[in-house]
Amino acid sequence: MPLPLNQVIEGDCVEILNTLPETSIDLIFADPPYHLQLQNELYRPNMTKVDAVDDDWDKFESMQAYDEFTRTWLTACKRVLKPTGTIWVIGTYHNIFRVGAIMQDLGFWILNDVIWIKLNPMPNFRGVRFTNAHETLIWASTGKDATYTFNYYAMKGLNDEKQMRSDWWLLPLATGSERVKNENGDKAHSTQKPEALLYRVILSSSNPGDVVLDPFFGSGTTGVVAKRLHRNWIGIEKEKKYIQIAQKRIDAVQPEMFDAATFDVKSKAKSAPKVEFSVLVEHGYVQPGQRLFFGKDKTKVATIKPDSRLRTADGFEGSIHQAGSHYMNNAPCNGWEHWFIEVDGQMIGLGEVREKFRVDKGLYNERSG
Amino acid sequence: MPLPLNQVIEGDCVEILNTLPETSIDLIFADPPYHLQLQNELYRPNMTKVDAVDDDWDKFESMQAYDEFTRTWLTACKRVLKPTGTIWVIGTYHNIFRVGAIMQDLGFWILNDVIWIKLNPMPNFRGVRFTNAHETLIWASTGKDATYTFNYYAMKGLNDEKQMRSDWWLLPLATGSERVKNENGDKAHSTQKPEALLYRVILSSSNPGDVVLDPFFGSGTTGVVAKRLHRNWIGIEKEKKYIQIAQKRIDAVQPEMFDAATFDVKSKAKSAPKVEFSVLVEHGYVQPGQRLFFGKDKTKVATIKPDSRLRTADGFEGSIHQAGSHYMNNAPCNGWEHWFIEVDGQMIGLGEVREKFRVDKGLYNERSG
DNA sequence: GCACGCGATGAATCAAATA
DNA sequence: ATATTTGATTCATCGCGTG
Repeated sequence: MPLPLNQVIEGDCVEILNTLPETSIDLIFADPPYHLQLQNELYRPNMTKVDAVDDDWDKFESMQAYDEFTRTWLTACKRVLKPTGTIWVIGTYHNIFRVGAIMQDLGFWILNDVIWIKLNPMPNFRGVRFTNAHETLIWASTGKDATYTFNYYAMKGLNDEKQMRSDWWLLPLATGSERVKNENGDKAHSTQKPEALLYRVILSSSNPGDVVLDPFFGSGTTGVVAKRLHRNWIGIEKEKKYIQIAQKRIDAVQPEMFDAATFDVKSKAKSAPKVEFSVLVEHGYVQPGQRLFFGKDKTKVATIKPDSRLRTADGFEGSIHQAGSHYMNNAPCNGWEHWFIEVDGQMIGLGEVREKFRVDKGLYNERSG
Repeated sequence: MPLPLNQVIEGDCVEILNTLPETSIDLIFADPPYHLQLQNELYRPNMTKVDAVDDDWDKFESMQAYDEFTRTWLTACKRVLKPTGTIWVIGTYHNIFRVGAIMQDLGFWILNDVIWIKLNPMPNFRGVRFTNAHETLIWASTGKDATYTFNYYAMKGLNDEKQMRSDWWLLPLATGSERVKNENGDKAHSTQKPEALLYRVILSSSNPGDVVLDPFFGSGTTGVVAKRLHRNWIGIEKEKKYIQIAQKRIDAVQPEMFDAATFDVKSKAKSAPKVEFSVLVEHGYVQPGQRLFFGKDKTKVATIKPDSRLRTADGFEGSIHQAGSHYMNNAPCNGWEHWFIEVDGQMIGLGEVREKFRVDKGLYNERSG
């Protein structure tokens, strides 16, 4: 059977994959169900309801069933991959550890795990965990000594002529005009991926004319970007409604038209790190419980809390600037200039401590600017 | 056996862990080996040691052995953890997927995966992959519905009054003066973790006086930071040379004096005196029969009953929280923030009314602390 | 036309203390 | 262990309506 290029195939991904010739695909991008296991409804503090992922395709009877599902589709993927091919799989902590372990068990050789860091993630409304602000991608070759495609210079070019790193800061989530909507304005697919993400994936690990396959095609972002980058693509999708959406998006692509915004990727490491007071606390340059003096006369004091806030003698708590302002009848105050620590009888300003930190850590040397 | 607090115990972590009393530890930080050459450190599930192995293991066998090792020490950790305890494990793509999957298999409930992003990672010299610029930490509770410690407010303080996210930019690696060196200038331990990393781990998920255990103590960063933050600590380490290094580092720590108010990071600065809704009714700040609006849109209303319960338009009766919850499909609801009274055309929240009551009655003046 | 304010929303395993 | 009570909690961005 010849490869059914540049089309969406309707059906179960394992069944379809097994009809394709083996060792025929150059690159696979897979965005499988994450098996989120959400318990209850969640409301924002402003009482609006969170539109969570509750689709049937994300429900599994057990973790074991999810493992079995994962092993099956990864095995089918491995069969169709060329020996020189690679595979990307994206997930979150709900599923990515199982996916990664099974990939290793199947003989895939992990080349990188890449962190997609989100600029505007949904906050943790209840304040009970850290804001879940990233997703993880695993990039793997077909085996330990397999050769593979990695467009090093292209990636370097995307990153201001420095090596592309494993932490990817992408422009905002797939929202706004990029997000495909239904006629009633709802999102058409609950987990649409941003084109900028697929852009890096496809550009880094395939060449023009290669065949890119996506076994969980969904709203078709993989096809959109593949077409734009002059790759062939194959999408597999179970649900008709998604296929229609994807086909419409892909048909609208004019490959010669490039959208500059898509290429605009930020590297966080570019800008020199700003040293906050909390950094000095975390690194032990000042200590929780230590006394600070406001001015050198020692009449006004505060202690450093573990969270880097100051606690004044009269019980006020806040940042070094707020606490200083508190002692100045709420006049604006630069805490770096007005708070002092005492070392061997000497009064040393916080600004001086920060300066020592910068020198010690070589923050001046490494930065070209 | 009483807990051997604030000391390094020499020996194999599984053997030592199994001598400690069960459910006695509040927090575990584990930095396990992630190289797979573990021939001399491997254990079977029955805790027997694996004999020395041939040096030509195939991949499957060594991965299997690593899994067994991982399952064994994680099981020993779970036994000693209090039900309210949590565990952090750090790793890279070589091992973290196996670690995470096994943690889930053992019943740990993952709360977050946290990405430690390095500002000065080692480049990929050959240009064949993305620069590996991060490590992954998994934070998990003992089970799905376990309660646990998370010092939300403290983390918010460390992050410029915004929620702490799952991507941690720590400045910079353990280099310079922090890095422990041998007399010949070599680094004393190959995987020394920065104190700033442990600072966030320990501060976020434990309280002063808690017991923090590190089964792979190494150069003792966990002990250094735990001591600084007035936590008790237990280190387990196999190699004498590391124990000496660690002990020396920890002995050099002079923690500031413990002051309960300073080290209390759980509650917000000003603990406002508690005023129940019934008090407002009794004092006439709101009146029986008065209409309340749920949100500002005036579509959902209730009236105040003489017993300070609310009666909604559809006949439900209960506290301000229950009545709010009733209008939100039984989702949790803080009535103080969501119910409003109308005064001269202005919508005023109940929380604001309560605040006025507190000020009027001078409830803040009486507080000393 | 442009500035500004307001509302909506994103793969989310989202409460804790007391009786 | 289970039921009840109390009350803690949001960030960045986009689109749209208004002045």
